[in-house]
Amino acid sequence: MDKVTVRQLAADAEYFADKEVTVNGWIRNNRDQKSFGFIALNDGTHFNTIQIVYEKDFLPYYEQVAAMRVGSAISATGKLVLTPEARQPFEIKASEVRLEGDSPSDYPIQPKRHSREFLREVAHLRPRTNLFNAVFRVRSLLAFAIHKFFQEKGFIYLHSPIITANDAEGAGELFRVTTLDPKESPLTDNGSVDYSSDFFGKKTNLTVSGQLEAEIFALAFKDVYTFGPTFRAENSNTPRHAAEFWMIEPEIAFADLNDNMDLAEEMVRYLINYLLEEAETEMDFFNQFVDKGLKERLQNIVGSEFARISYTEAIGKLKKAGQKFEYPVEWGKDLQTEHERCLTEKIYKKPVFVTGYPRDIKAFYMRVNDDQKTVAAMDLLVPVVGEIIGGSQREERTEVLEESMAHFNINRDDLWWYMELRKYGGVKHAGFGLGFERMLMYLTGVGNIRDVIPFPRTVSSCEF
RNA sequence: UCCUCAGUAGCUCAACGGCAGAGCGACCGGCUGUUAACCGGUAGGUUGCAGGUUCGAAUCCUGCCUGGGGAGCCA
Repeated sequence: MDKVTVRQLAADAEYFADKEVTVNGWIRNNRDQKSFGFIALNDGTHFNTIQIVYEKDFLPYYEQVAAMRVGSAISATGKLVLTPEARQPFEIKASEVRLEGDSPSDYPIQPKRHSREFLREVAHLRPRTNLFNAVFRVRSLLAFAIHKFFQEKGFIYLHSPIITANDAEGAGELFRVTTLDPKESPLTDNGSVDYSSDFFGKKTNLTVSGQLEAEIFALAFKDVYTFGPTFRAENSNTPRHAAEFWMIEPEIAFADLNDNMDLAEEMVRYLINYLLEEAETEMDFFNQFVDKGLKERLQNIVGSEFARISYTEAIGKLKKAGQKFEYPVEWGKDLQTEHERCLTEKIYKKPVFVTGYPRDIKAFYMRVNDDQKTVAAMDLLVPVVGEIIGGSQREERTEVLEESMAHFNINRDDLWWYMELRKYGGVKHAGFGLGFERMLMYLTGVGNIRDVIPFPRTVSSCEF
């Protein structure tokens, strides 16, 4: 009696046909009748459950099996029978069913529909549901696909630091990292906290981006990427924001904004293809129960070029769109969510790169265009989710960078090493940040970031 | 942080100033192939918390807490 997984059985049912096998898993549903019953068992290795058929004539302890409850862990042994005419391709005729771990009748995950909100409160049990089984398997596959994509292209994977002392980037509110006692922190003469006696001898925080470090490596390895956790202490209360999320940040040297967009587009297309191939069962499930048009939309994307327009063009198109906006469309102001949705969902109906934003609404490190008013920035906007990628060509000209830093009130002494990158063999380079969870939302159709993170951390919420 | 909606049985909701209900789930029973089965029955409640108005509050008012959605910030 070989221990097998449902994944193994699904991969080669013919081979296992009529052989005795043992599977271990958790009961999703148990229906008994007078002299036989059916257990739907999920062993975690496959989205689908396997049906265990048990009969009174073969099991002296039939009533005990019939009484096994949803959520219980069991071990079932029996002959694998191919059932091509039934809804499931095969099932197990049980010769033995052993209870490994009981589950009382107050088990919260019952065979019925549950709301996402409720399941968030039982995040320790929700991985045992169809939706979260699919989401987290796809999450794992997507992470792998990202590494595969970049590794195949020869990119170096950089572990950028999680704890950092630079807060010069202005990408958001920071989580402080300290070993000082909050009640008895040492103070300086002017009454502020004296960080020189803190663990690192200076003020430190959790990273909001690995970009600046990625630039260092890009100017040594040419093509690099980071993929790690990122922390923002923003008081954001939306379905698209979390305090802890994962980000992918490629950085490429000897490259400009167009190379950057080419890379982003190739990557998105690669990831979609990968999931459509490697997670067919899960993608079908999302398409059927989460977002009806998902697969068609993704397949369209694979087959068509992304739109690429300048910010200035976008403003023009929006003005001519004939749609009433709550916030007026005006050159110089950032695009509002409603504007982005109009572009992706109404005008283009596909992902759109918007480039050349006004300098004042973007970051200091972005390369200033010849018009002096705009920078070589690019955002990739997708329907529903909105911005999933933000990137730019970096300012490689020392004088211009210094001027920008002054303009944005950034202390260049803190970023002395960043300046030296320009001084020693500086070259044009570019990169972008991809929100891993936002990509996951886009690819699964799941509308809330809290449902694609195993244990989400959001404002006033850090359970599990 | 702002705006908005909601909180009633394990879950999803109804009752909207006058006896707290349904569906699903659970439990018990029935059913010879079920597919989140089907049929019959049983149990299950401090109506988020604190105060107020009223003869009477799940229902109206105030505050707080929690959750959803929208906006901003962004990925």
